[in-house]
Amino acid sequence: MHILPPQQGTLADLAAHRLAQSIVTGELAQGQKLNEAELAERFGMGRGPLREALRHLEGMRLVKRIPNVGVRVVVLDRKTLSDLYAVREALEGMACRIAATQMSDEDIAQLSALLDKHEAQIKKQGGKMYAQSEGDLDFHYQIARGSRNQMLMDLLGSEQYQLLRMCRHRTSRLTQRTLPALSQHRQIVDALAQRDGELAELLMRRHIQGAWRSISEMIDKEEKEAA
Amino acid sequence: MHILPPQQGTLADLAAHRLAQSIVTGELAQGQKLNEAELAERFGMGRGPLREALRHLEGMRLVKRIPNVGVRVVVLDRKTLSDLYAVREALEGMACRIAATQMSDEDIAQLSALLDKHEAQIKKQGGKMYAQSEGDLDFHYQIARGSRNQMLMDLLGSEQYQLLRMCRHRTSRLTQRTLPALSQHRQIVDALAQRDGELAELLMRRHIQGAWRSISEMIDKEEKEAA
DNA sequence: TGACCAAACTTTGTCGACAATCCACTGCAC
DNA sequence: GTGCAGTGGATTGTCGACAAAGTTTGGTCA
Repeated sequence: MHILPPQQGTLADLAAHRLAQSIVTGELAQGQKLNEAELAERFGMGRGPLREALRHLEGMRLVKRIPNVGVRVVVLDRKTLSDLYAVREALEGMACRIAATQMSDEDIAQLSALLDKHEAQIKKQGGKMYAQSEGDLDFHYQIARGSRNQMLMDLLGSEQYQLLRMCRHRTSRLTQRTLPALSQHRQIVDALAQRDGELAELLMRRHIQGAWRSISEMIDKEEKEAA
Repeated sequence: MHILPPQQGTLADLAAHRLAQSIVTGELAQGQKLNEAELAERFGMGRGPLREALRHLEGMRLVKRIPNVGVRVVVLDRKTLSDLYAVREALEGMACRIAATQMSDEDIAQLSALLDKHEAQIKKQGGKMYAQSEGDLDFHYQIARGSRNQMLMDLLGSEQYQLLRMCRHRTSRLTQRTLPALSQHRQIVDALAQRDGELAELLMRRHIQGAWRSISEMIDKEEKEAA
C-alpha cells in the first residue's frame, strides 16, 4: 500500500496528507488535541487551508471534531476497532467476490508473485514484521483494486486502511501472525484463480475474522498489563 | 430516515446540510458546477465556511472537486450506481447479520410495527410511492442502528443513503417495486426475530440485489428513451 | 477558414485580522 | 472547605482582500 502521492495541488491537500501521516504513525498521539494556529505555523500556511484539511480528516474518521471546541485525534478503543473490522470484513469480502470475476489472469499472477515476495521477506528477516504488515495492506489493496469498484477502493483505501495502519503502529509488537496470514492469502489467490467468487469471499471474511481475533487478544494483553 | 437536524453549530455545517439537501433533491443538477462566491452569497456567508462545507460534501462523495478548477455535483451514472449497490449489499448485509444478535426484542417489534405502517400507507394511497421510498430508507436505517456499529451507521447513514435518495429523486417515477420489497422486509424481520443472523444477511443481500436489478432496468429504459 | 497565441476576465486558493465562543483561574459568599 | 459567579486568556469561527491559476475572448497568421 504505497502512501498516495502527496504533491499535487492545494496546500489543504498537502496538509491533510501530512497530518494523516503524523496521526497514522503515532507522531500525533491518540486523543491529542490539535491546535489550528500551531499546526498552521508548523506547516507554514494560514489557518484556512489547515481547517479544510481538518475537515477532510474528519471525513476520513482520523479526527473527531466538536464545534467551537476543536478537533482531537481519534482514539482507537476496542469498540471502534471491533466496528472497523466488521466493516472491513463486509467490504473486503465483497471486493474479493467481485475481484474473482473482474481481475485478469495477469492481475492474479501478479498477486501471486506479491505473495512470493512476502514469503521470501518473512524467511529472510523473521524479525522485521513491520514490512510484512505493510505488505499485507498491499495485498488487500490489490484485491480492492481488482474489484474495479471505485467506491470500494475509495472506502478501503482512503479511510479504512489508514485506520488499520494506525492500529498496527499502536500494536506493532507481538505480530507473529504473519505465517498463517500468508497461508490464508494463498488460499484466497487460489480461489480467485479458480474464479470462485463465493469461496474467495468466504475465505477473505474468515481471514479478517482471524485477524480481529488476533488483534483482540493483543488488546486484552495490553489491558492486563495496564492493570 | 429523518434528515439529520440541521441547526447546531457552525455555518459550514449548516451550508453542508443545505447543499446536501439541494443536491439530493435535484435542485442542483448532476454535473452542475458550483460557484463558491455565488453560493456563499446565496447562503449569506463568507467563502471560508462554504469551502469547508464543500470539503465535507466531497468526503460524502456528493461532489467531485478538481484543484484550481472547482467542484461539480457528482453524476450518478450506471457504473457509479452499480458500485454503490455492491457496497450497500456488503454493508447492509453485515449490519443485518449483527443486528440479529444485537437488537432487543422491543427493537424488532418496533421494526415490525414500522412495516405495518408502510403496508397501511401503500394500501391507502397506492399512487404516492415517494413516501414509501423514504419509508424504505427508514427501515434500512433502523437495521443499521440495530447493528450498534457506529461505523456502519455512519457509512450507511451519512453517505450512502444520501446518494440513494439522490438516485430515487432521479428515477422517482415507475417505482412499483414497493409490494415485493415490503414482503422481503417482512422476511428479514422474521429472520431477525429468530436471531438467525446468517439468514438475515442472506435475505438482505438478496433484497438489495433485487433493488439493483429494478433500478438497472429503469436506467435501461431511460437510455432507450434518450436514444 | 481554421488553428494558435495573447490579453482580459473569472474563479479558486491563500492570508491576515476581527468577532464569538469556550476554558481556566481567581475571588467571593456560604 | 466547597460551590458558584465573574473575568481574563486562549482558541475557534468568520469575513474581506489579495494572489495565483484557469477559462474565455478576440485577434493574428498560415
